[in-house]
Amino acid sequence: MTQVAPSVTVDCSDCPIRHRAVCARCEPEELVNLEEIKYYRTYQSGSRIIWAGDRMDFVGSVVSGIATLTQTMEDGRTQMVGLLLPSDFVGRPGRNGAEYDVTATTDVTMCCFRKKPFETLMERTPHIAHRLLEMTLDELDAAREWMLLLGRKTAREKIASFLSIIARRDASLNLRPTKGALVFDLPLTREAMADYLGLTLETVSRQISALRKDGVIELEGKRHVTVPDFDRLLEEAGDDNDGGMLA
Amino acid sequence: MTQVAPSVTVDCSDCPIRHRAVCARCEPEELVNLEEIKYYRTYQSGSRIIWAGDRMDFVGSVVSGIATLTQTMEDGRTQMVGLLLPSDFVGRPGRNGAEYDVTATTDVTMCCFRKKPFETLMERTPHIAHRLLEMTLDELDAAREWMLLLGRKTAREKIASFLSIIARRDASLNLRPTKGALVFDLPLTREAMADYLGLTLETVSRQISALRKDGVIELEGKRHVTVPDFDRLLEEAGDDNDGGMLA
DNA sequence: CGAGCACTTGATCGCTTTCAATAGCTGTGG
DNA sequence: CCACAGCTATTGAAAGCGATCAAGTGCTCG
Repeated sequence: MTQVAPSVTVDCSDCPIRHRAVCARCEPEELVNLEEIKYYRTYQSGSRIIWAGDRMDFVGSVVSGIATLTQTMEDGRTQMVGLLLPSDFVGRPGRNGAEYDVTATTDVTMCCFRKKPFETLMERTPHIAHRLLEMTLDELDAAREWMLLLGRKTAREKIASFLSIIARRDASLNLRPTKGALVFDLPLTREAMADYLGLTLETVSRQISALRKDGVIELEGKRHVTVPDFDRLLEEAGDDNDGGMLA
Repeated sequence: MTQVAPSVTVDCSDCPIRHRAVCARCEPEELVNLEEIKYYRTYQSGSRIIWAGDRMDFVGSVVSGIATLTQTMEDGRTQMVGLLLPSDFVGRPGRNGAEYDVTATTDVTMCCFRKKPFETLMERTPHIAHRLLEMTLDELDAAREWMLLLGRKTAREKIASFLSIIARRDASLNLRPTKGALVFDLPLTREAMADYLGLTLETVSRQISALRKDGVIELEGKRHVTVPDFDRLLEEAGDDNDGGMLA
């Protein structure tokens, strides 16, 4: 199977995603109820966490690692429709079948809940339902931004947008000073980036090279990126960049 | 202003979207609370209901008519990110600013709630919060299907997909017998379809002509469509079509 | 050292866009 | 009633961008 090794169960109050995951709004006494039904599972990099069309018997949160949500057409064309980072929620309460493939792109640890108990718990714990609504609305916003990228941006803009998304996300997780150059690692292969952006892997490679030649980014190895001027990157991404800085 | 004429207030129990909108799960006594804070507004075809970036002072449901959610880049490229039909919800509780432009593409009647009272009512009415979560999850699924279309489908497949979406939606609203040929009207101009599909209006026009020449659809005027063979249309759309018919 | 994999780069192809002209329809005003 | 403006839609020709096909590089691991 895809499962690697049973992890040590962590106390919720020590959990690294305690304040961002679906349980973020829970009171200590509510956490106790979640503790009772939770269990950890780990997946190897590259393994499938969920198969589209399969029965879903659990929902859960990504605790560590990165996973992707993808859709595939009969002839093999695939489109990524979600990039799951620590604290992101997997699965849909109230539905039995999985709609998308979920794949671990690094080793992944999940905090899982059997679906039925989670659903009943959600019904008597508004803090969970409320947080899930909030997270789902955020995901919907992200999906709509993504739709603009897929429908209207050029290959170069797509790459620049992706880099800025990763950079921003990395900065918010690691709380590095955004002073000066941004530095981060690409969490995806060229092929996975292509599936994210609706491009081919060749075009991804070419546009990354082009941005490097033009001095928008610097590369060390294949994955390690330095952004000397973030505003320049945002310009390349075609995003509204006048974000109310001054009055 | 964009507002047309004050509509007569309708009793919730007589409302055409009573069982599909955000109030669908409410008990009669809960409806009373909604009645107290609701008001109707109507908008002329073509008028802007909400401007991206503006303060949102209300949320609400589309009662009749069709509206679009769009995003526009600085240079004018626009991408539709939502198509709002009767019963669809507009606005996001817990956020003050609007993220997208909302435009009426036909005359539209909205059932509105001032945001603050709605939020407090939602807190003590789990039926509303639960229904809103359900609707948001549905929208997220639709957005992800849309992302596959934008990222990976050809122009011809995009048109065929759009037609099948409209056909299906029309069938579910009007409850016509799906027996034999499907007949419906396109709710959007060629340009709006282009913004939906991430194409130019010329390409939309060309592909519609091509599908007509190939007998996949028949056209009467610019908007009235007949689909003689729905399975054929689904093939053209590139969608998984083997939807578990037999064992 | 060779196999396998991720990635890069080159050359060509073709689909969608762009630019442009035209048709059809509706409403307005002489 | 007809002419004309304005809008939506269609169609043609040419251009361009990203896909496809193909070769080669560099790295890791057995």
